[in-house]
Amino acid sequence: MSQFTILVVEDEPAIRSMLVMVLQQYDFNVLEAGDVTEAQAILDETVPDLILLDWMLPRITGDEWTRRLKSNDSYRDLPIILVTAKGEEADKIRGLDIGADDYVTKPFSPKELISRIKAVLRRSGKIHDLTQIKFQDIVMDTERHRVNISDKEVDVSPTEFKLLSFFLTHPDKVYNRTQLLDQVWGRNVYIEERTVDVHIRRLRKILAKYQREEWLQTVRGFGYRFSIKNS
Amino acid sequence: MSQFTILVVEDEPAIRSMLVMVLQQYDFNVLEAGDVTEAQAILDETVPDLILLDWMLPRITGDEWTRRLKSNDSYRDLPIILVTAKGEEADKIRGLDIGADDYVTKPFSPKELISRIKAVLRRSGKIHDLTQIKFQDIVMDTERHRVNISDKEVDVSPTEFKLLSFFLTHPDKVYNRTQLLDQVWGRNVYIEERTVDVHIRRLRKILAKYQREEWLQTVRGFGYRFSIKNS
DNA sequence: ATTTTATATGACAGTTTTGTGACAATAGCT
DNA sequence: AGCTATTGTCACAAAACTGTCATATAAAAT
Repeated sequence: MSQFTILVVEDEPAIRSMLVMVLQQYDFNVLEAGDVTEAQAILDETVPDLILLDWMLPRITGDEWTRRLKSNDSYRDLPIILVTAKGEEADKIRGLDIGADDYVTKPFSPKELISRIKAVLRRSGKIHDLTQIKFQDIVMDTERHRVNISDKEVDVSPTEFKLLSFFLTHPDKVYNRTQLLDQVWGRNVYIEERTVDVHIRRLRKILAKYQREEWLQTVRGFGYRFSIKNS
Repeated sequence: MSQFTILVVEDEPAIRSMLVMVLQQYDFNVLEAGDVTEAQAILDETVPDLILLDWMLPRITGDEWTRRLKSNDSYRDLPIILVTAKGEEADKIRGLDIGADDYVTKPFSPKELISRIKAVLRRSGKIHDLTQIKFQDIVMDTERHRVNISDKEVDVSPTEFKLLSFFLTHPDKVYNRTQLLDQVWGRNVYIEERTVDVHIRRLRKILAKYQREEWLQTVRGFGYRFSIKNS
């Protein structure tokens, strides 16, 4: 699952770190925000694959922010799961047309949380098949841990595997080095930005064997993009 | 039987632990869930070989869930055995076209339960011959605890036997050390992860005598995989 | 055309992961 | 009890992978 990034917006530190721990346990990349302002700042940087949002936040309630996000074109397709306290809130929310994609009620088990996340990701089309990632004639099977390019088995290292699967699941968009480090390596690693170049290079070398080199493009000044079309 | 995993969905703790005990007695791997939500969460994680489902569950009845599962492509072939209270329910169920593969009526003897499970597994094609596991020209006889590779008798230790039978019944997929410990050694043992390496090594040594070494593959950073090699 | 800035690339050394032999503890058997 | 096969662990070896640097190229800016 390491190709997915989740933004956790939760003001209560204890709960937040619990959430983060669970998500990391399941190999998600996690971004954290304590309030909506922080969350917005992160969104300007990196777009996650899903937001896990506490319904009760200081200053602005989760559903207000949800509404705002959902009315913004660039975030319309960003799935949001609301985290609500049990009981009375749940009922209100159920009735509200706030545009969230799902909600979980505290307390919940890690497994429940994960399965809802997977369900939402699947529903939103980010996961077609949990174990298979396809892009043109490149097929990655996360369960069997195999990469095939036009039906030929390709040998890749762990990092190359993660990087490629990230690109395949996030095609056409440009990512800068920081974003790639965050999403592929994880948020709390300190690694030289230029290291990304080297891994791009390595991936290109592999792709080149199958004449797919030009799919991994350099966007000078901005980063890299995986895409069949060239600008 | 250690190659089969059964998911038990039952809300009554006493009955559930009884079921679990019986199944473990007969060397099944058991997953437990107290309700449908938990069960769903488990399904997202691991797909069992069979579901043992209480017909009466809180919130949603077993047969409703059965219907839902059976209408989902990825679970259509997952056999389900309903556990029902005696008498009146059984008749209703018999008439219902709920898609379950069989049902047992409480109270039942362990032997009855096991034989129904075996019957369903056999019928669903998961077992051809309960005592035999075949993979290419490797044949394991679980009853006599014997292994043959291209008709030659092979001497293996108990652990090697379990490990090999696990791989033969779960080919192609990559398992990490923890998963292998869970599945082959059991869930609540505390054993060093690296011990798995050593057993892999021992198994490879045996396989090497028959030029089958390359079927047991290392997937660096992720675990091991049993698969006929393709380049 | 020259300078400046950004990216590509090869080499390499440190680190991480896996392979392997040895050994002592244990379990099973007679 | 005595014997043997098995098993978990460890220490070290081997291999694979990764991050960084230095240098080469390429693209913009002046």
